[in-house]
Amino acid sequence: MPGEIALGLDPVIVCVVDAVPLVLTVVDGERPRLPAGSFDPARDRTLELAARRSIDEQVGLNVGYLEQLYTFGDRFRDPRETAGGPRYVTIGYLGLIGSPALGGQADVEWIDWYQFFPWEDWRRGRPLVLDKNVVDRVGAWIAEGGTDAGRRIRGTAAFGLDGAPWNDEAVLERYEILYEIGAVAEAPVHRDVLGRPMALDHRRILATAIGRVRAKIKYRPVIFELLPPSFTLWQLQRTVEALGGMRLHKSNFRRFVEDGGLVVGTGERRATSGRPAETFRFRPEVIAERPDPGVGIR
Amino acid sequence: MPGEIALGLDPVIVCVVDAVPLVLTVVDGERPRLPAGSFDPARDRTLELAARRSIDEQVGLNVGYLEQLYTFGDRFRDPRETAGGPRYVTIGYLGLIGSPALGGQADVEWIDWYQFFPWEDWRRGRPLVLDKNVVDRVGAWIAEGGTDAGRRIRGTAAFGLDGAPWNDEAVLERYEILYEIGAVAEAPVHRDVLGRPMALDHRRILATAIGRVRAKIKYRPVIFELLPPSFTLWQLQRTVEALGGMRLHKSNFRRFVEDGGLVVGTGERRATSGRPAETFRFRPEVIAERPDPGVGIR
DNA sequence: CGCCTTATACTACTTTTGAGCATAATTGGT
DNA sequence: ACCAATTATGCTCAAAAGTAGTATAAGGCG
Repeated sequence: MPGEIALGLDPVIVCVVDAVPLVLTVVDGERPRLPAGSFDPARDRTLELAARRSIDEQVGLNVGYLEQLYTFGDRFRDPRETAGGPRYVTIGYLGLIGSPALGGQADVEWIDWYQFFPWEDWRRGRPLVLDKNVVDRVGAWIAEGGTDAGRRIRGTAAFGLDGAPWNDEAVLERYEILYEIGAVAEAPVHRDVLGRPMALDHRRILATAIGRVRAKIKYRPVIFELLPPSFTLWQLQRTVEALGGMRLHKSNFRRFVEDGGLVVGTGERRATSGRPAETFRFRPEVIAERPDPGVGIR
Repeated sequence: MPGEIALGLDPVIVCVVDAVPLVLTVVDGERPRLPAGSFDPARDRTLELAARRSIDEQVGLNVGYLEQLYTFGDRFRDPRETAGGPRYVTIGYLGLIGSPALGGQADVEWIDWYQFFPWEDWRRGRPLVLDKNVVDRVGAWIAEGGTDAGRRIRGTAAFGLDGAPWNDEAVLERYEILYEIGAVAEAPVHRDVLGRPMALDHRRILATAIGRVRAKIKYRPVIFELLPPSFTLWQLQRTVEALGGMRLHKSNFRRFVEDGGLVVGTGERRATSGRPAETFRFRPEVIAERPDPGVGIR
């Protein structure tokens, strides 16, 4: 007779406002947490519907796009776990929403996700925290591994050491290495911690979400879930850059999305502080035309 | 007080023998099923460890590579579910293994996964079943949708209609459309069904696994989990082709993996029925050199 | 030896990507 | 009215990557 399971739902709800990627949190204690819910099989026919209802009940929000991320079930991942009690397993979800309108709960807050992962934002150049606090410690961790080639390759690839390229999608891998070397406050033993901590393993779930969304925008047109129906190309680019934490080449980005058939001009123009910009809308037919219709550009 | 949860584990264990992609099944009834286990929190510290132990106990197999796929929890996905009873939630896993050695259970069987998905194998040209049975029915389903542009784009993209390219990774999407139109035996209402059915929703889980592994080999070097430590380039290519269900251009494939630093020659040669081939081994350093070290080639 | 088979090398061409510069259309100040 | 600043948009060019072949090499076998 297997022990008891408590199945939770942990949604990472993302919105981008003025090139700042925001994640929806509940701040009712020391550390922000995700607006978690629990799955009651008597009420919901599917896990996704349960997640949607839980989000609606918790924060009064109707997310358009929602996808399952990963299921977390390590022992003691939730401090409520006791010797004879249930295991707290939780399913992470990624939700995307176009505007940060909320139901009005007091303790709900949108937070810039780079507060939790300052080393992930390369838009204003290489993050200072890397050379100040990360590179040396990862190097020490590699050296400490001695002949462990796996550890060397892992660390080098994750943090772009020795000239290795930075992989914007390896968010979880980096977080896990930092956890392993005690550089985040969630680790059982830690010092000189980086980034703002979250409750439980929620920063790990957020890392999973960021990695997923960074990968996904490159081959699925999910970026448009975060934008109004019509937008300028600069708005689109800034949103992509916000998620990816990197700058893109303007003309090449335009060429990619326009010639690639991802967007189509509306003919209307919008005032800027310079030449007015044409507005565009997503062109859904591209899904059937290209194998990977996303904004996959370096 | 939420209802009870029974948490299962459904591993899709894959092995490629002579260019045939095999999946490990239990055949003890009408329909093959995955070698499922159940998660007992009292015994296992993590979900992955539970999956590994379950696989070992069920089929006496030690998989090297194992990754979580997706968590399935729809109401009535498991026929054991009753009105007052628990919801049977299960976590799918993908396991890769180099050789089909087994512990010796009688009802365990390796089955060519294209028996379950005959429309996914394009190695000997376009699968006949597509034009015989699929294209018309998907077309009818689209027409039936009337002005529903979503359905048209979805069907066109998934099955490569109207000249759209075939996307080898959209295995689950195709299965789900076939389920929706009643072209698979697992659908509640069906006729003229395609492919061999599996128990419960196991064919859906297998579709998820095939899609995942087809995507994954393009950006992670997981293909080597399915090969011995040293292999010829033709062996490597045939294994990739088996998973992807498509043929690759031989010289270009060689150039890609060799010049790309994914493999390195051992200097040894192996007899073939023609000129002997050099053997190669995986070169792990590539992980730190290239952003997406996989066999991503058309 | 000549022929078959498979491995490996090389070439020509096309497409995509990366980086930079040029021009266009506004606003706001003088 | 004109100029400078600002942002949008268009264009070019070289490098890199991908596509599709053909040519040659090295074995086995009659």
